[in-house]
Amino acid sequence: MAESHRSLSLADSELPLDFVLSRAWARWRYHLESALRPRGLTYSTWRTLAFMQREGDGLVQKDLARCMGIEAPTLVRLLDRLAAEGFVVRRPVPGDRRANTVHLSARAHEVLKEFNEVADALRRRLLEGIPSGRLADCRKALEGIIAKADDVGTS
Amino acid sequence: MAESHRSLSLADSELPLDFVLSRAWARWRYHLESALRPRGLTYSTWRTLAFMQREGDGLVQKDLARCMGIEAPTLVRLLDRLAAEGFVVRRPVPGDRRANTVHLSARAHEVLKEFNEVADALRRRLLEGIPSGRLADCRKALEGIIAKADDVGTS
DNA sequence: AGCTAATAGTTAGCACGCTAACTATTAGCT
DNA sequence: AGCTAATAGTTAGCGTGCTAACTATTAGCT
Repeated sequence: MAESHRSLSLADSELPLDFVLSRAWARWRYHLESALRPRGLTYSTWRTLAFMQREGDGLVQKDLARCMGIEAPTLVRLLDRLAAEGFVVRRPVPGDRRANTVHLSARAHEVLKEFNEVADALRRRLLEGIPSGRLADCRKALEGIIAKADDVGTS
Repeated sequence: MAESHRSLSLADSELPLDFVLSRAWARWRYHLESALRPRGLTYSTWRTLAFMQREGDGLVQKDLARCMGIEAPTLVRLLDRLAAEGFVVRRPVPGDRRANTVHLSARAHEVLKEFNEVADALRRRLLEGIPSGRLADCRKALEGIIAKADDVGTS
């Protein structure tokens, strides 16, 4: 894995915010992927499990996709992989033969418990030294961006 | 293109910062891609042109990849596409027969000039209403994250 | 000079985001 | 009841990120 991306001649402070945002996320994700790889997961599959855990068992695929902010076909493939590895089970919905609910296996709960700590440690490491007020502002700014970006037809 | 990703039952403020960061960037990128598609570009190809413009003509591929924060093979394919569309030319380096310098075509300069305004308008729209102090803090926090994430062997 | 290391670029292959288009089922309207 | 529209999930295919492994060239050491 590549480790040397110090920014060359480019002065970061000159970059537009979207470029900074993009890079910050890319780097963060890189570290997550590095830590997940030995465990046989990727960031996206782990994130899927994490959302399933957050939202509680028995979500329908459509709702899971929605709260993850991804499209249904993207989720299908993630679940295919997770099911093949025994992390997830799809179960038919009694009232509606089109829909599936998705469920975490015991193994998934174990992996989640273990890796959530790793993810937390990474958070602490990457955010270390940033004043908490600045961090709060950052979060609020990002949430503002998300809110604005989600306003589309509503304008 | 999907437009409805309001966050369902999920309270954004409960999400860890990495998830918020990821979502903010995904949404921003989504709008960029939407605006670029009719012009025959993607975010990544546009970004490549933008970095070439920023850094000045005649960069070697290796340096371009580095300042963009991507791996060399990723850049190769982007340049292949951009060259096929006539946005970019690879030119051999006199002293070193392994290396290429990359150069923007006149057409690329036009497209850049045009689209940079679109990207700017999008920035204004997505950041509208966010206090400038908060925005500055956000940028600083993100730069801090990047700096920490780039410190690896240096720990 | 000549052998070894390192370097620039590339190819191959995987994962994941998207859209478009499809199947199967359900809801709604008359 | 029966036809139409909407919905849940899927498949197919493209673009972009990565790593691993390859070629060709250059640099370095003796």
